[in-house]
Amino acid sequence: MARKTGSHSQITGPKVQQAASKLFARHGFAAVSMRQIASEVGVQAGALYLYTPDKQSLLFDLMQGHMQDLLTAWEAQEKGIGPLAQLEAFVRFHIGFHLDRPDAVFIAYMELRNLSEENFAVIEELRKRYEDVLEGILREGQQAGVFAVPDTKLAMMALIAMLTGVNTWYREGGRLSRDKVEEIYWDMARKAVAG
Amino acid sequence: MARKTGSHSQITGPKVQQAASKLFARHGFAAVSMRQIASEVGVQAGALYLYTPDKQSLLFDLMQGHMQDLLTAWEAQEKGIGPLAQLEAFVRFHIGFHLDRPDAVFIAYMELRNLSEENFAVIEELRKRYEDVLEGILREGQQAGVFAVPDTKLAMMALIAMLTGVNTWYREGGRLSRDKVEEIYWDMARKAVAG
DNA sequence: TGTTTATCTGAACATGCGTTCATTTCAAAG
DNA sequence: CTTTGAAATGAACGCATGTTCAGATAAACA
Repeated sequence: MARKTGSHSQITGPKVQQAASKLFARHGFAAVSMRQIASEVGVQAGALYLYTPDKQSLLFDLMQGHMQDLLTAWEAQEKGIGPLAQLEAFVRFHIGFHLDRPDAVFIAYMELRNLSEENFAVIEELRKRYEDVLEGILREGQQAGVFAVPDTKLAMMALIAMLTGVNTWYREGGRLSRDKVEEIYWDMARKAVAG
Repeated sequence: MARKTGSHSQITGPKVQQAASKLFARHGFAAVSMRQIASEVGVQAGALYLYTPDKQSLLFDLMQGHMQDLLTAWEAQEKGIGPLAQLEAFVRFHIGFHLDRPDAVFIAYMELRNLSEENFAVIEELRKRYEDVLEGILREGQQAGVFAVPDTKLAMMALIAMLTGVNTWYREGGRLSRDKVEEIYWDMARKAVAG
């Protein structure tokens, strides 16, 4: 039995990505089998290979897509003028974007070691581009005398770790609204780099 | 052939833990086989079961040991008097302790989802005990008017994420000494919660 | 209506998995 | 010098893995 009703390729393709994303985030890349992904999609394992050359590409495509979305979304973001306004924009953007995609974020941070060497290099390059955004803001603020950061690379790492950490505890419908969380984190970030 | 020279049980036991720790940290729990661990130890796979009932226990014991070491080490730590001194002690302790054990830290953060339900509950309880330490310091400082943190839980999460993040980039013999890193992070942490 | 073609099945492949266990080895105890 | 028993081997167990592919199916086109 194959292809019961209608043409499915444009439906099944995205479904495979979504199923992989969900399962990789929940159980980890290595712990998820192609048969599990197929089952989640509602298809036999062999059919997955119409949409991906192999399991590794499934992971890589998810991560690359996520990182590219991140960079694209930042470019489209209202940033304001001056280091302080830009830092606030970055803080709020980072928290919001990451809370919108918990699965993709989880995968992007946890499954780096399951990438092949070449694929890893690609993802790391994209990650570096994003980190450079924040480091640039901090450097400008430092030079303008608005921030007091003895080491922009360290401050950048510290801030990103702090902001990304929101994903580990935030739950929709919890004690605090997203806006309130953004506000509190922005307050801490601002003070942490303040002159 | 078995047991070439001398009695090995008191050597092999720790070796198994060390090999598992190293390999789990590098490749992830699910991606490491008992045969790989055995090979790292210099033994056949069957011999591992003289030292652990199963693979899951190997992971659990590593994580439980790490969390207990963490709590014990904090108790033995010089803490100083007052919220500010205690926060500084915590920041420096956290960074130092975690940089000393990169593999264990990596495992403790990445492999939670590979724990059985009961084992997960045990580790989470230990983690909560550690988080409560920092939250307690922040609460005291808030009440004493030394800190200005609108939400102690959020501030605690933000600080711990920031501090633990050091492990992702710090390399021994790099640009900055450990002491310098501790100092910069302490500066940021202090300012972030300052009144 | 008949033909084509994209989509999917289901079985098969070799390989590796966690775990068990009868057997072997050999340092130490008697 | 013999006995003992801890420590390790190595083969085996059933099962799951990623991937391939010939064949089946049904929608789209002529």
